Amino acid sequence: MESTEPARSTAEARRAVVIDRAVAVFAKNGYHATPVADVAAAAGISQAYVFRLFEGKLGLFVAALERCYARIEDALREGARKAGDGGSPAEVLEAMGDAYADLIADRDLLMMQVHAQSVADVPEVLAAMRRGYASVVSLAYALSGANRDQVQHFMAMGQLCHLIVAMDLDSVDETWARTLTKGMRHVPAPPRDAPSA
Amino acid sequence: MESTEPARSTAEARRAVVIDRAVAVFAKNGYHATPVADVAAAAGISQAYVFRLFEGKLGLFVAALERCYARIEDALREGARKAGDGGSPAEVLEAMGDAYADLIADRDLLMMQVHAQSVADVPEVLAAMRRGYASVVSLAYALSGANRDQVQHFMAMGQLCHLIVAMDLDSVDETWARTLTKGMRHVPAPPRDAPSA
DNA sequence: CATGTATGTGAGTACACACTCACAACCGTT
DNA sequence: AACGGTTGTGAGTGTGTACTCACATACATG
Repeated sequence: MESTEPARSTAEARRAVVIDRAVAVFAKNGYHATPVADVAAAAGISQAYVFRLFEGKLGLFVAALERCYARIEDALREGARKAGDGGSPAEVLEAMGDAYADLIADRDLLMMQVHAQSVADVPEVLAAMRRGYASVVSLAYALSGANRDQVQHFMAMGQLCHLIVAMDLDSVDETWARTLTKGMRHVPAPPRDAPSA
Repeated sequence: MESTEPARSTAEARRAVVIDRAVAVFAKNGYHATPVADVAAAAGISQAYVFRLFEGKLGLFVAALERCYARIEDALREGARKAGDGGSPAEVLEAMGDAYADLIADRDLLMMQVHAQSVADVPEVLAAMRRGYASVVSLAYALSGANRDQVQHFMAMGQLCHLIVAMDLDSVDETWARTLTKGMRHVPAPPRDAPSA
């Protein structure tokens, strides 16, 4: 029988799982507030090895951020695919928005972007963000055929979504909060009872 | 003649200048990446005294954040006042947006909000943010008479503006960047020649 | 002038964290 | 079996920083 846990792994495979865990851990506390030891623990390896696998804490964060954009791009493509070729640009964008909403249900991908914005003065982070948003905006154009105003509105709603989730406005039952959340399909959150894996 | 610098000040007055400097310093590097020593130095007092004036680094940050919202509220009121009572809701909102754009020309107030979003999991920060946004949204309603969709769109554009400034998209001459920045009056920057006070 | 109160600081403490390095365990090849 | 390359770690090191405290300096009042 094959062992439940392979004692050894390739560096590439290890990097992949570390990045996955890094997304979750960085999303929770942000860049400066999360020690790499936390990521290492979440990945089940030593801090020392994390530093061998990545170029410092910054390299790890950038890798995690890039993973986020890759996942977002996949979701947008999938959303557009579901909408089919017959839909109007607005309909395709709507479907892509829904796909995005589903993707960020766990908050991790969304919070990574919020945290990245806060560290955007670091050149490597800024570059990764620009690459990511460039891809997302290009996808929005290419898959939906929408015009500039529509794509801009699409992105603006995404940003509003970030604010809503960061401030957890769903749990605020006041007029101002309802104004911001109106019509937004972020964080479904209904039947969540088994938090651990 | 009165001395150029009063050797002594009241705690209240000192707090005011420290908060002012704290906005600038926190805006530059964010919460976790700025030592209180930097704020103390910017304010010209010792770290020890900062800790006597505020409830820890967190209290200082929250005070700075509240100052931001207060300044934003003032700007919105001023913008609405300039628009006059005769304007349509959309026109008043437009004027308020312009006033906001002027206010955040120096990036500090805007970046403080970006950084706050990244630390929104701290209860005190979250509470301050909710108070701030509650006031801003309420003001948008009350001063413009706009409806829910209009106010939501107003706020969404504000969030998009944050992204644009954080990523410095004005200096990116590509289609995707132009899509996001279209029609946004953030960071005017043209005829500004006397930056210092 | 003595005394009290508010303003202010120098010097320290405790600790967290990014990063390193010598070394160990494993595996494929000859 | 011996060798070399890759995967992996324990145990540090240096530094940065939040927070404290005993103490100093100014001002007001009897």
